[in-house]
Amino acid sequence: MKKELAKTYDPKGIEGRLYSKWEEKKYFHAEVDKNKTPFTIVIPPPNITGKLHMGHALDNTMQDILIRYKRMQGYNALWQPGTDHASIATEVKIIDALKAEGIDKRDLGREKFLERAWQWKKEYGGTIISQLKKLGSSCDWDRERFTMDDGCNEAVNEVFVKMYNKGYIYKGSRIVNWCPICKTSISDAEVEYEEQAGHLWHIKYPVIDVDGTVSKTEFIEFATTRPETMLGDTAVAVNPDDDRYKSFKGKKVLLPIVNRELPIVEDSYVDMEFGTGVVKITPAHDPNDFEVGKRHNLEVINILNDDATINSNGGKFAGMDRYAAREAIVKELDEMGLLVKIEDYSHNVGTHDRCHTTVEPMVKAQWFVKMDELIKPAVKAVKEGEIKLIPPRMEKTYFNWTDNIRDWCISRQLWWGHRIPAYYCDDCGEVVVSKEAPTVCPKCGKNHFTQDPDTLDTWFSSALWPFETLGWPGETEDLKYFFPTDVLVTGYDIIFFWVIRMIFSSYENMGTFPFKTVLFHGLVRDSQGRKMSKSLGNGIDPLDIIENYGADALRLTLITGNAPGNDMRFYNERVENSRNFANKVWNASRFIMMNMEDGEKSAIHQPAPAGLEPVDKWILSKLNNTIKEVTDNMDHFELGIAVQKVYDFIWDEFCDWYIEMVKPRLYNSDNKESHKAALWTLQTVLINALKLLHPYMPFITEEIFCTLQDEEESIMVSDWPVYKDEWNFASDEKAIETIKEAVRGIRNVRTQMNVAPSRKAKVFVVSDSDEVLDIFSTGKLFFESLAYASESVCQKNKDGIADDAVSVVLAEATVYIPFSDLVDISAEIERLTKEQKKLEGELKRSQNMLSNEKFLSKAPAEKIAEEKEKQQKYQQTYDQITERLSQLQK
RNA sequence: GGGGUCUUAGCUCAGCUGGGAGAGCAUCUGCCUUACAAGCAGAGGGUCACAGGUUCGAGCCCUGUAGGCCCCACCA
Repeated sequence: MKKELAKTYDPKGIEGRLYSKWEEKKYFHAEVDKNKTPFTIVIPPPNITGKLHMGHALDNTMQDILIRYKRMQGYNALWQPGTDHASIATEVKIIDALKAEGIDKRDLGREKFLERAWQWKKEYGGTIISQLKKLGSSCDWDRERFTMDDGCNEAVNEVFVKMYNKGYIYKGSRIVNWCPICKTSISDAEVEYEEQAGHLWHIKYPVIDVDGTVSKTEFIEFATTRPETMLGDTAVAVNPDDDRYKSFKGKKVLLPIVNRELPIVEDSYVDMEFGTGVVKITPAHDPNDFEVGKRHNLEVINILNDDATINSNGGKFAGMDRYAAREAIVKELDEMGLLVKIEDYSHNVGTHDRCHTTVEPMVKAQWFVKMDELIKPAVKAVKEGEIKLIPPRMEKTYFNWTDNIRDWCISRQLWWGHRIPAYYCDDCGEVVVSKEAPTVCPKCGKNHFTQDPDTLDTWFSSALWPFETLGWPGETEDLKYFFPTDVLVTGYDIIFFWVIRMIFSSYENMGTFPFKTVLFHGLVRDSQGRKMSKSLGNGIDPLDIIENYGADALRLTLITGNAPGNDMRFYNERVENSRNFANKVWNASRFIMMNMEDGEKSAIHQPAPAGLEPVDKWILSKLNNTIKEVTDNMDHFELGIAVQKVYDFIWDEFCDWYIEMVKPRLYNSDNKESHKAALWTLQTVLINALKLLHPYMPFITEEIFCTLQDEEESIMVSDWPVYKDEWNFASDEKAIETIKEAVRGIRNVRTQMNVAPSRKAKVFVVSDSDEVLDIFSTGKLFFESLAYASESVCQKNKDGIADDAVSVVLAEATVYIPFSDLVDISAEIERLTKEQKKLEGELKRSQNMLSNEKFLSKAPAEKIAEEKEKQQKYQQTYDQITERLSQLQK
């Protein structure tokens, strides 16, 4: 039966079937094999709450390209998949679901809540995985992990206990960012600053004289953006160098409403230039004030509950929301005559990156990771190139963070997550940190303990991802073999959250780097360059694109023209172009198969037939160079450049030229040798091109590959093409390029002269070189099939050519097309003069260079040779045009 | 305040270690040529933001200027 493909490419009918086949055949699965070199990528684990978005699509397309490429190259390629528990994001989802049922989290209790959460994970956690499969991701699903599975849990406990014992993890009362909606502390990295229009309230506090009387005339004035925090004021501060306030030294002020006496302290933190040069100090609710408070031994008065309502320290304002209290306090100060003025003021406000609630700095007992020592090897690794960041400019962002690193707040007041392995003795309060719950208190000998209720920051477990997924803390064979991993592919937006933390965690726990290279990509934006977001409603769903255009088209769109670390815009016209390319590949393949005999298998496993013609050698040589360049680009992670070369090779060279050039040989089976050689070359080039394309467009290449070979064997486990010396046909390549140039010239002239394609014409090629004439006589056929020639004649002189024939002037030869009835000699002269002028410019540039002593003495020899060759070609063409012009002008 | 980055054809972007400016889309012209009209052939369109500098040679390296974007810090 003749192999057949449908007339247009229909991805829907193919993708699901092929993916199932790959999974059944276990092509994605990797096992330890000492005879092969491993190549490992760990997936950035998507949140179980997640739905595939364009960022995932790009991230995973890049990983899949690298993995498929290396797998074909014979590496033992492992793409380790899994998902992240995403503590806050998931907990919020569960809480919302409960709320819909009228259930409050706290009423349900921790245990029941966690049951619900696991149930939810079971039900919806797999969504993102099935979506990744639609994209074609060749992850080893047998190894799928979850950041809260038993193994990861063990890893987290191991690290926590170890780092606690080394003093790297500690518990302390410090000022942290508090989210009043999520009711948990968050790390600095999770705070997003937003510019908000607010006010600057100018307030004055009465001064208390040394004798203790409250002055009626003397006030100290300052400005604040958060007047309600006055309830927690424990001082006002001025700069020690500020002469304006010298007389206030040693005095106090009376905090209105609260009636607390506050010292006036001197601290260089105060900027004399800003406002009145006075700052109210609220150590419990401002990070800077907290530091000032420490320096001056000030009392820390927390005035807020966890939901940001005022607590009992706020006296009559207790129970009010922070903003309601703000209004009430301002009103009361105004009534007391202590409100000086209100100014509009726009400033940056810290918000929680998950819920965008304004965070409230609060002093809380939390767990921290001490960073100063831990970060050192992570800095060194990048500085010394042990870990390479692509693009290299990301190093600056990296160091910007490491150089200003602060301790990492890792405890969260959430239930969904890794519970902190710290236990408090109910009797004496002793803290015991251990993997297992302790039975006897080492201090008092009693045996009742309560575990710390808090859980760990999600990123604490994902920081261990590259090694915990391979079996750590077990000393597994997988770990020894696949770790350290090779490449991490991720967006630059999580360099602080994740990349840095993985690096220092790996040095600390594994004693080595987690990956050799980090390949960063940018954000996928909408057609107007805006970030895709739910609130804007401008998100494009990758699954819709797959549905309408196919996964291959989506992948190609995401990777073409995309440079590492750069953002990109996504719009349908680009996808359409990708889809069109898929169709092009499809139809070229269909054409080749139509020309194969019934039941004939692809001949590529057979040696090259004897009858290879110059054009066959030309395309093989082109293919050979493409293989070399594409491989080199991919080795340097230049995926966008690599795929562009494959695209150009397939569309421009193979389809538009080679296929057109061999058609006559295919249609004419008289010359069996020639026919055979053409078909062999078509198949060979196609198969190799498909292989080059496979990492980018896995589905279509697989379908064609299998149909063409009439085999089940997959392209994804075939060998990556390598450069072959026997396909290096430099002279044939050059010859065909000359013919192409002539064909293009003829087409060009004909279009310019408005000659209908139906009107064929005789073509004369004139050259005084036998060699050149030889080239053109072997290419005679091409003038007929590609350049509308009725016949072509190669000769040394101009015998039989009308004087007014149209001419196409090349360096090696001149092509004449006699259209005596059409030719307007003056127009012809004009056309040639224009060309001549263009050449003059080139010639001049070339001659200037070659007559420049400094160029000749300093430029590399090959550049000089190259330039000389160019100059010679220009000169030849120029001379021929000059000659032709003089004939015409006679 | 510190750092990064961008400014290349009408639009969106490539341009890898400095050596004759590219792609896709859009525009114009001609073609339903038996793989593909989701196609074929041809054309037009760029002082590579601006000003200096290094170099035999700069879109690419250095300095400055203008404008855009991003990250970090967070002066109440």
